[in-house]
Amino acid sequence: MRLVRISSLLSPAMPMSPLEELRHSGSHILATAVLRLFPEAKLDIGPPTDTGFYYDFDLEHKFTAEDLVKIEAEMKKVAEENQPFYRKEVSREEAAEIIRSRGQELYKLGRLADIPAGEQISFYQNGEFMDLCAGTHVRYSSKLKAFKLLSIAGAYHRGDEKNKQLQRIYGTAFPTKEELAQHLDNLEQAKARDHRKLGKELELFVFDADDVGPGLPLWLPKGTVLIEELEKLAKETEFAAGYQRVRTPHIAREKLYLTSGHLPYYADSMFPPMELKEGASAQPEATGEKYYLKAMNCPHHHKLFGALPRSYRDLPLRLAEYGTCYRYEQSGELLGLMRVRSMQMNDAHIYCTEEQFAAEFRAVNEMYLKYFKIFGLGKYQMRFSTHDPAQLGKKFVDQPELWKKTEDMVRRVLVESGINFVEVANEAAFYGPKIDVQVWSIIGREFTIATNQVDFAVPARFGLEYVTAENTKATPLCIHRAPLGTHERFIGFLIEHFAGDFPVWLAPEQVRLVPISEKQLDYGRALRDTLHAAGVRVTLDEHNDKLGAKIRRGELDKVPYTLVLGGKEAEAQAVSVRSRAKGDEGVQPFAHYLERLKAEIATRALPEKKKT
RNA sequence: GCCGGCGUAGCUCAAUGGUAGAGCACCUGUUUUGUAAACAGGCGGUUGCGGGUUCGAAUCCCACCGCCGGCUCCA
Repeated sequence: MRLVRISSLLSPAMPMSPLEELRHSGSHILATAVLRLFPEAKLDIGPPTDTGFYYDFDLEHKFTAEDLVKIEAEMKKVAEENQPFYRKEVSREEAAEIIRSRGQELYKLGRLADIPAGEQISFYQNGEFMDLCAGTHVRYSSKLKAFKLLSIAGAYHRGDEKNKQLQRIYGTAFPTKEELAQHLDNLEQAKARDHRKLGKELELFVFDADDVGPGLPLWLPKGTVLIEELEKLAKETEFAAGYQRVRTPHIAREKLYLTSGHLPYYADSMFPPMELKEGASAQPEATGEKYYLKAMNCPHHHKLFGALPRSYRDLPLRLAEYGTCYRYEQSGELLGLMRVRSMQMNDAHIYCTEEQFAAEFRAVNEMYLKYFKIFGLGKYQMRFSTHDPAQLGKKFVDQPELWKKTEDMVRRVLVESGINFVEVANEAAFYGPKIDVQVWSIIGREFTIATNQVDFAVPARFGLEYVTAENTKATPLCIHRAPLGTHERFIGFLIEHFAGDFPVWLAPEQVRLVPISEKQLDYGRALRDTLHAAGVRVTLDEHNDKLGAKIRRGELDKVPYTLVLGGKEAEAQAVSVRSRAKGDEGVQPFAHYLERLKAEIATRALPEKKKT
């Protein structure tokens, strides 16, 4: 066995950043402490993460919140013991022997087997603890000064739900106590932006899991404004881009999804079928025919393409519909508006020739970027998902040449458009490659906010054809695209993105009129009627309260503009403008304010940075 | 779906086996208000649902439903 001091290492297998090293060592120190308190615990793995670290344990005893406190205290002791970390490079046989001697063969031997032949196998040791580990680590356990254990969670061994579920302890660590405190404070503040909390406070939507059902949001009037403004934007944008709107029912016969090929792939995430029983009184002719709630709009749209004879002159044909779809998501996966069971897709299907594909695909990507600019959305990641040849015929349709061809086309468009993207294998749709746009919710969870997919398989299954210029028949390619994803998720995301401080064009209530006393009520009513007639969403605060209380209500309701109306203003046909961004802006003529407001709405201006 | 935690008034939370309570919101009255909370009174709960233990259950036990933190999955 070769024993090396860390300081003398020239090139550890996978050098980590100093922060990753600290957190990685945090997870080893966590395991050290757990084994002291629960020697029978079996270890799996404990890597650093973007925000901290975790370690997975298999243990009969269920960790409790009190255990976390004790473990954290023990970790503190380990840190204070100032244990040096040692790296030991060993042979495969020696490694297995070490694992057995420590009674950790249950998971560690499997982890050892994962290490490819020829790669250096190493252990890291601190104090009495030793773990199979590529490294790297801090030099002394005392480096771990600012850390905190955060939560206990179940996690499947190797992330596979067929495997045993282990207990995962999450924690975080920072170089300094100040940074840790800042991080914990950020977590607290993130909770205030959580769309579930704001949705309730701002009266945007509700869930009634008992009577309506889990994952089925009910939109209150204020939330409905958000959806409809979003749709208005989408309709304008798509009209300009040559899309045509269509409408299709929410249900369809089983046959439609057998034709599309969705049922074998998606049956589990569809609501169970409605079955019309033979002899049922209302439907005497029914003979066990099944109807499904639609989980996607494409089969219906394919039917619309096929409904009329199509020529190459009709292409590209762009059919748009914000159709409501229903997916039976597993109960544990529901999350506010981000993951629901009824959703409106910002959907359209573009049927085109191979020659037209690049331009169409590119135009769709540009539409994404245009939307993201309007919303000031800067932090996202484009993910290009391709197929895995090993899964052909299982997860992906078995047409290897078409996969290659379309994936090459997509990659070329992305590169030519200069779009930054990451490529991930084995994540494509079953009918073709796709581009997803990933964003992160305020609580750090990753979501696909938009998607753009190529379909080279399903149009053929529907027998879709067009007549070419040479008077032959050809099958169109189909682009499925939803730049605003589903309106539920997009709005959930926007609520967090803006922290409820929506741009004026989106704000459910754009202007709040606040008379100082009863004496200005008539003036207030007149302004309200004028603004309303101008298409502005306005309310008049008629409560019998002091001005401060009314202002406060306006702030809490996150209304962009509060107009204070006193005697002077009524006299001069003026308003005292208080904006959410700048606070008290002083008195100005009402006509002047109205013009400014209309312009701000018409240009869909982003909110100005809020003063602190 | 799985592991763990939690379900009390519209909201935020008290009440650890002995009469369910507070603040805010809402309604009424007084006050007539100048840029983030005037004062007083009133309304409001079979403690998620169903069983069980007990003289007695919000509280203890069981099952179900839901929510939350993760895992898995996904727009």
